[in-house]
Amino acid sequence: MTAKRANYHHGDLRAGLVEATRQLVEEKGPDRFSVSDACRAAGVSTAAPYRHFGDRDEMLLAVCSDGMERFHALMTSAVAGKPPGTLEVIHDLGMAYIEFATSEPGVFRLSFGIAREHEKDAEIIERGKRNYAILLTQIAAHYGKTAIDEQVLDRAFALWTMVHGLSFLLIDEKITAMDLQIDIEAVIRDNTRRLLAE
Amino acid sequence: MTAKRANYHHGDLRAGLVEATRQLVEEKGPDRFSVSDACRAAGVSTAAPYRHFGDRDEMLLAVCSDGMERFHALMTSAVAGKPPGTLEVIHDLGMAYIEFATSEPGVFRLSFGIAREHEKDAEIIERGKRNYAILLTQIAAHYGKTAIDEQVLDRAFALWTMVHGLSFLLIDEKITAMDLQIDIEAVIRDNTRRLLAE
DNA sequence: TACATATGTTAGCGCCTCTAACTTTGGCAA
DNA sequence: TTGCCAAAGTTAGAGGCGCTAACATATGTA
Repeated sequence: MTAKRANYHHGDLRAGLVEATRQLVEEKGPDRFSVSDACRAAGVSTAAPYRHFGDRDEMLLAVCSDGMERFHALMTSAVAGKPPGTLEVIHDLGMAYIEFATSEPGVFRLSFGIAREHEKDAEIIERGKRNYAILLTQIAAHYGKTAIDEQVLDRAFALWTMVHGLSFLLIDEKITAMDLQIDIEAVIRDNTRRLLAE
Repeated sequence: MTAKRANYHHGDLRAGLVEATRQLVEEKGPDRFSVSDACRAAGVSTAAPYRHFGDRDEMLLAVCSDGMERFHALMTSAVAGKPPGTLEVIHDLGMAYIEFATSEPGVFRLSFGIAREHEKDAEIIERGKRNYAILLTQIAAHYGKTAIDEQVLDRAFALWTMVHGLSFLLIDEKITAMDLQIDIEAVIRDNTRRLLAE
């Protein structure tokens, strides 16, 4: 798999390593990932990454940040061109969450799971808040409000816990392990309705 | 920390290693844990564990299995002596889940998170099902049923996703990272009521 | 009491992360 | 155009880890 390279310099090794890391994180999981593997994939020596990243964790952080950008695009397109605040669009936001979690479980774990130092990274937090704001806006619209009040915050958080939990149960294969038959769309639809009711 | 030992033989090294592993998993997280660290804590050579465990993962599996036993005790005592099926007892079950997750986040991650080969371990699966059965029983009672029908399965699963998601948001510090003010008891109480309604 | 077995040790292989010191190269100033 | 500097590669190696093979010691049973 070691990509041979004509030039001494790579061109854009940083991006190459982020992509290699992303792939490996999906293949082996965030903990099984090794810097050496990423180097082999990118066709450079094992010392090369340290010109671009402080350490292994910083490589994962870059993949995480990258992933949150893709997730933002997913959420944005989930609400695009739809009447705001409807149960349908809120359902679609939930499905976008699940979609991201199941299509990129490794990156999802990095972005929404394990609290490394990620939580202290300003960029990551900002992206998280921006993504959450999309949900808050839709919930406010659902109740015909313009401001984010207590009810909006509460219900948004309830929906978040639900899709977050469902995502992890799915990617950790708890559902199959427990022999449960789950219709994801139905779960999200029914529980969204119940959590927003009254 | 290296516990010196008078005898050549340890006495009960297996248990000693499980306990050392559990502690390290809490201190450093399941991925940062190292067999060497556990050996130092138990005061044995780094080759000793392999008389009791096949590999590193098996040590973690033992900690996981152990943890599920404690979790079972927690759930059992949460329902003990209370009228079955009430919102209160179901709320208490949810709180027990959160309690376990937040008091033993490392073990919680092992038991309810990352799908290693754990999902294929018969004992782990059996303990998981036994714990889930406690919830199913209470939900059935809530609806005045004796059998576990579709509605019971659906609502139990909804509650599971909720407390599971809340647990991860808590231990991964997403709530503080997003500057949210959450009253855990209230979240569980309100959402339990909503998810069980109608 | 002797010995088989369980359970420990030491030595060491191969892999990993990360650093120090060296090399190549592209871009810019003279 | 050329010469030099900084950026971005390389090799070598220290120190740690997981795990195995070979050896050592204690324990329980014939």
